[in-house]
Amino acid sequence: MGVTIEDIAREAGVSIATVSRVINKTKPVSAQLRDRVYEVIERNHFKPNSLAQGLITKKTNTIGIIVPDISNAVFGKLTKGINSIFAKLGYTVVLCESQGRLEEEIKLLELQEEKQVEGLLFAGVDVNHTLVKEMQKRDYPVVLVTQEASEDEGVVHTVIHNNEAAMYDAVRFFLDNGHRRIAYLGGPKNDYSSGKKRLKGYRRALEEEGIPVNESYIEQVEFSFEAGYQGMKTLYEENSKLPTAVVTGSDVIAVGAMQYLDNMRVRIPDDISIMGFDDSEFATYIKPELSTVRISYFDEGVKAGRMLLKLIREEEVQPITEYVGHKIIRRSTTKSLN
Amino acid sequence: MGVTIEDIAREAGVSIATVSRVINKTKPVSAQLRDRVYEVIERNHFKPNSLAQGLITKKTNTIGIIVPDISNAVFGKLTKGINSIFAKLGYTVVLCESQGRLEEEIKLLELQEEKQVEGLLFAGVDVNHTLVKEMQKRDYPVVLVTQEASEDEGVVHTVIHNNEAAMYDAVRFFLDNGHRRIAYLGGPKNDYSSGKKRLKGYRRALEEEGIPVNESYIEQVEFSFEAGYQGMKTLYEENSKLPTAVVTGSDVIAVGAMQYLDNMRVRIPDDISIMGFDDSEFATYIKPELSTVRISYFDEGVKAGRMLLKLIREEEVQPITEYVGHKIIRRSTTKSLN
DNA sequence: TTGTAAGCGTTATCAG
DNA sequence: CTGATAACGCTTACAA
Repeated sequence: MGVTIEDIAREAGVSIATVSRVINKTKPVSAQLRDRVYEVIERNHFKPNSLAQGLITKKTNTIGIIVPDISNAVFGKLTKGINSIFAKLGYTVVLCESQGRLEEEIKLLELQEEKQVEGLLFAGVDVNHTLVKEMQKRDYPVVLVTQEASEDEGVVHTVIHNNEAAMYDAVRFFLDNGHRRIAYLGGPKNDYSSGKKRLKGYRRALEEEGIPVNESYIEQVEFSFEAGYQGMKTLYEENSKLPTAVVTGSDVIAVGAMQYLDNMRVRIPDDISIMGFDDSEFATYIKPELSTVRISYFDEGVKAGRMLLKLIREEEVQPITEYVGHKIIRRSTTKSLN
Repeated sequence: MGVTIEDIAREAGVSIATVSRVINKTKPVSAQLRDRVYEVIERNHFKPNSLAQGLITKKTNTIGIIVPDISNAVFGKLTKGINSIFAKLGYTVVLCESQGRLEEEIKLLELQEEKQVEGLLFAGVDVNHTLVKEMQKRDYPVVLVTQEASEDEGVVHTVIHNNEAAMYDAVRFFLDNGHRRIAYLGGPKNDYSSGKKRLKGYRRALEEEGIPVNESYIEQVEFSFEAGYQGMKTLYEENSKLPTAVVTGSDVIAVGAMQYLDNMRVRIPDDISIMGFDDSEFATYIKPELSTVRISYFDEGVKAGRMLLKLIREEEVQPITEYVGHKIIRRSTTKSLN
């Protein structure tokens, strides 16, 4: 245990410089010495200490990822996408969870700096001015993913799906299918990208169609089954005229809403159509199968990973926002009124 | 960028040793110098390089995790559980995905060693003799989680749910509810813990009850919806006398099986009862709600994390296997025949 | 209480 | 092609 380059050098009867050269193939070494060194390395299971390597080369082959919660399927897929890019390049990932708490996010941003990551993927929740400043203060490039900066548009590298357009398209889908009374059961207000932006898309679609936005058709809740259930309950109880369609902020919210409607003997999609968001694993497991706005978080991770890589290699300069696509998936919870 | 302890020392007019002391509070420093140093540190956003720290102290505050696939909910929850233990202690997690491939697992075991992790949590797939040897070769302690060694029982630290007992209990549940014809639609044969062990529990329960095991009631498939669907199809087509109950290897398999039965107009649970495994998020989203064997992978991560921590602190010596509990959750896919 | 200096395990720069 | 030796940024005896 703890065999070092010096041990190898001594045992092989060469200098540590030579050992280093055979490890890194950085300079020619005679076949004879090379083989001898390799043999000793094998026999002792020698592995170079990457701390020492990183200290001198300034290259750690490490990137960081900060997500609110790794057990959330969205971030699981995202992380997998990111890792798919870096793993094959020999990079390793330092994973941290922030619980979506600002102070924690800042602390982790600093912690990752101490770990000398070469770059960082950051899935924030509300990326306000404070956070943007913190990101810029760092020694390493960071790309924001899954969220965009709420107060400083375009100053920080971002990879995200177009939330406004996605929700716009969802509403547009219902409009095209003859719906006029469309309710919004979306994510929380304090979530800039997945809350505010989507609501904006909802409003825009309605306004473009000349349909006045009915504020009591708007319910903003947490991303959970229970919140979806309660939100639908509010929508149901507080509107004498029910909507014919509901767009939601996530499949989990949608399924909670469906549960409530089922309890109330409201039929889906005959009485009310429901549109989910994300296209979660279970979307096709439930009955009726859930129509939804598909977002590929894996692809988002891949794209963000590629962007970070460019930044690490200094191939990119301007802060830029890149979008990953979305797609309306029609299944069985939506019905045409035409 | 790249401000070092030396820069701070110079600017504060003290020695680097003093700076080190105020950072680590390792030895008393006069209030005057302390404040001066702090001020300079703040102003320059100085963060100690943890590579250099780790190199000299032999303490990296880093642990490794190897899982087959981080987007799989099981490993997401597991990782979250592990991280919940280490994050608050200032430890950081190096996450790697093996795709469940042996060569990759070995490669990552070595890679983590180079990164100087203090310990590792390993979620293998088939932990055979080769892999156990590799684990033991490492400089750091490793605990196996989610799986047990298939060829070397008890030689390596392990945290796992008792797969055999869990499946035994699932079958026992059906037996107690008057079922006699119970089929097994479980995971793949090459998965020691989640495949072989569970099948063993199935057989034991039946044998104890004096019920001869009907081999055509046994189907071993991948952990996927499609495989569950196909497996159920085989069970259905190749048995003139259908089972009254089916125990499955995962909720996903169960839901695939239910889909097939639904297509065949077989009613659940009136014609056939189904028992899932895991208690996935969607178990209560589907209709009827899925009865299942609940495993808390979060708790498993917590327990494994605690064990690794003990090993890192050298408070433990003997390789030991610890089990996390399981629980049969009765919902609506199971019916009593009594 | 403070500073000096010797490492930690590598790579990189020079000579040879 | 090979070997000393000086970094890398930090901690920690050992002195003062």
